[in-house]
Amino acid sequence: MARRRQSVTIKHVAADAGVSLQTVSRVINKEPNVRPEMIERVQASIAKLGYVPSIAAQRMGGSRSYLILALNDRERTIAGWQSREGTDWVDQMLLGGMLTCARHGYRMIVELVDTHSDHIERELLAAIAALQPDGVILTPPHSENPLIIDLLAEHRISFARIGSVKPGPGFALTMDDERAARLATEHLVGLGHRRIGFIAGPDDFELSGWRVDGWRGAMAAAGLATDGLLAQGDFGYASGTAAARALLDALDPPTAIIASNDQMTLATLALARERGIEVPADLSLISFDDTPIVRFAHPPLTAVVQPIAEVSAKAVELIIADQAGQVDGSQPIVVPARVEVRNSTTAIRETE
Amino acid sequence: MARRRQSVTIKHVAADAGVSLQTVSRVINKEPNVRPEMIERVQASIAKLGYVPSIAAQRMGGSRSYLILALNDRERTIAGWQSREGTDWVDQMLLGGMLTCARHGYRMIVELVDTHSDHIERELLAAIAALQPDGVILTPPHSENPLIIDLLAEHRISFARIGSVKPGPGFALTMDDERAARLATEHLVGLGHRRIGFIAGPDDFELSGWRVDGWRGAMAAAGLATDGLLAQGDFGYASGTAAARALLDALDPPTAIIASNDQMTLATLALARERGIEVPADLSLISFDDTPIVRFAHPPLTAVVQPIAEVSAKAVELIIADQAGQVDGSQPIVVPARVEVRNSTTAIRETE
DNA sequence: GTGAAAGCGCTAACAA
DNA sequence: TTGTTAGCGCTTTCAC
Repeated sequence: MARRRQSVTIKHVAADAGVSLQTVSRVINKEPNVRPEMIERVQASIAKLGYVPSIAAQRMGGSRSYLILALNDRERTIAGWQSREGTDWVDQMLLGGMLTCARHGYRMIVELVDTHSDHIERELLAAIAALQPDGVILTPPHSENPLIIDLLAEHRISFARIGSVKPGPGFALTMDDERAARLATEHLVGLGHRRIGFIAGPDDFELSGWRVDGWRGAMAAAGLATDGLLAQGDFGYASGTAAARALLDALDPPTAIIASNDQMTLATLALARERGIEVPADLSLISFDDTPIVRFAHPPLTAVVQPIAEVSAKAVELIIADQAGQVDGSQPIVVPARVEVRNSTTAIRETE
Repeated sequence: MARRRQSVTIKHVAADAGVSLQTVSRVINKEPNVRPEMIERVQASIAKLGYVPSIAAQRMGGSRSYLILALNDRERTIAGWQSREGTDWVDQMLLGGMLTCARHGYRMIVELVDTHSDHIERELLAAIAALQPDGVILTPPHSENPLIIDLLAEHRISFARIGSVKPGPGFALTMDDERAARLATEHLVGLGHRRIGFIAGPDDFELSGWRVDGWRGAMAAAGLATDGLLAQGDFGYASGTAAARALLDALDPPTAIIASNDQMTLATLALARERGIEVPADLSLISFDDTPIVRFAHPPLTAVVQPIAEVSAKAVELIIADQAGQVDGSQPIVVPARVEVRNSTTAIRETE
C-alpha cells in the first residue's frame, strides 16, 4: 500500500483563499476574531476544494480527537449478539449516540471491555492512549465503577454515566428506573391487582435496587403488602424461570408480575403457559425493557420502554458541550422511561 | 479542557530501553533488522511503562490509521433501529467485524451514508479525508455500487464487498444466496411440496436475483414448474402482505412459501393466520435471514441463517492482510448460509 | 543492525 | 484581526 497523504490540506485552502493557515484553522474551529468576509472567503475555498480536516492531524495539533468511546461490557454484549435474541441496547445506543456524534463531526467507537476482570484498568488505559478520545460513555453495570470513574477523572476525560444518579465526576444520566417501576405497578394496581409480584435484577446493577424501590413505593402507596412477592434473578432466562416458579408456587400467588428485564419476563410467560396459566387472563405481565422479542411475543407484552437512544444522544451532547466550556454536571439528567401498554396486562378477574 | 498529551510516548520507551526512537518503532511494527535481544529489551520497556502507540500519531507519521469503516445505508439502518423489530445486521456485523478488528489493534467505525442520494461521493470523500481509514467494508445494497467502488479504488483504499461475487477492485464476499435458496427449496421438496412459492426482494439488491435463481434451479431439478409462484416485494412488511396475497389468491395456491427476508415472511405468516391457513399444517414457511423475531415467532420459523458475523470477520481479515502484502482477491470468498429447520415447515398433507 | 534527520497536517502560543 | 513559529508522536527516508 502506498503511503497515503491527505489530498487537500489546510495549506491548500490557505493558499487558495490567500490567507494564513491559522485563519483557516480559526474558521474551521469557529474561533472568534475573524472578520466575516474572511470567514466567507475561507469557507468558499473549503467548499471549492472539498476540504475536510484530518482528525488525526487535529488530534496531533493538540486539540480534540473527535472520538467518543462507548464502553460496554464485553461478555454481556457478545452474549447478546451471539444469542440473537434481540437485545437491542447497542443498536439503540448507536441510534442516539452515533447519530448525535455525526451531527457534530464526531465519531463514536464502541469498545468492549472485560469490566469484571482485574485488567479493566490496563484495557481502558490502552484505549485512551491509542485513541485519546474526547469523551467516554459508561453503560450499566459499569456506570458507577469507581475504578473506571477515577481513571477517567484523573485523565481529565469528560464522561457520561448512563444509569446513574450519583453526583461526582462525569455526567449522570438516568431513565428514572424507580419511577418507571412505580408507573408499571400503578398500572397494575389500576387494573385491580392487589398481589403484584416483582422479579428483581442482580445486585451489581444499581438500577435493580431502584426498580424494587419503585415497586415497593407504589405498593405501599396503594396500601398493599409485598411479603412473599419479591424474587430475584440475574437477568438470565433460567433465573427468570426460577424466580417465577418461586412466586407462582406460593400459597397465595400473585395475579400480576413485573420482571426486571425481557428474558426474565419471557421465562415467566413460558412457565405460565406450561402451567396452563393464561396471560393476561390469569396473570398480567410487564417486562422491564422493550426489546423486539417482547413486542413480538404472544401476547405482545406490556413493557417499560427505556429511552436508550435519547439518553445516549444526551450523553454525547453533554460530552461535546463539555469540550468547550464547563457544563454543569451537578444534577443527573433524567430522561424518563414510560410504560407501553400491550396485551399482557388486563383487569383482574372479578370472580376471584 | 486542558491540552491533552500522551503520557508515555515512544521517546520515553526509547530512553528507558536506551535505544533510538527508530528501534522502538521497528519493534512496534515488527519490522526486520532488529536483534532479538534489542526486541526483548524494548518490549520490556514497553510493558514496564505501559506504552501504547497513539493511533493519530501513527497515522500522521504516514502509516496506517488502524481504522476500518463499515459503510451502511443510512435510511435502512436507522429505520431498522427505530422500528425496534430486531434487525440485527449491524449487531452481527459488529460481532464479527469489531471483534476481529480489536484482535489486530484496529477499530471499526460504523458510518451511515445516504447511499441513494447524489451526495454519496461527497459523504464518502469526507469520511475518508477525516478518518483516513485503512479499509472500508461495503454492505448490500451498496456492495456493487460503481460510484463507491471507483472512488475507493482510486484512493487506493482496501475494501470488501459483502454480498457480491463480481471480480474487480475490492474483495468480494458472498454467503452464496443462490445455494441457500436452493437448500431451502430442496428442504421443502423433500417434505413433498410441489407448489413452492417464492417472494423475491427488490431488484436494487443483487442478491434478490440470486435467491430467485436458486429457487428456480431447485424447482427445475425436481421437475417442478414455477409459473405463478413468484412474487416480488421490497423487503417491507406491507409488500410482503401484497406478495403473499398474490400467491395465495391463485387458483392453485402454493403449499409452501419462501420469502426473501424476515419482514415479508412475517407478513405472510400474518396473512395466513388471518385467513385461517395454519402454519405449518396448511402452509410451510421459510424465512430468508434469521432475525430475533423469526426465532421467536409462533411457530418459530424455519430460516436461512446468514453468517453475517463470519463474513464480516473475514472481510476485516482480508483488509488487514492487504495492508501488508498483496492479497489475492480474484476469487470471491464464500461463507455459505445454512437452513435452520424449526416449526414452520412440515410434510405436505397426504389428503390433498 | 542502528541512529539522526525531516516531515505528516494541524493547533497553541506568541508576535505583529 | 491576522500571521509566524514551534511543536504534537510517530514513521519514513537516508546515513552510518
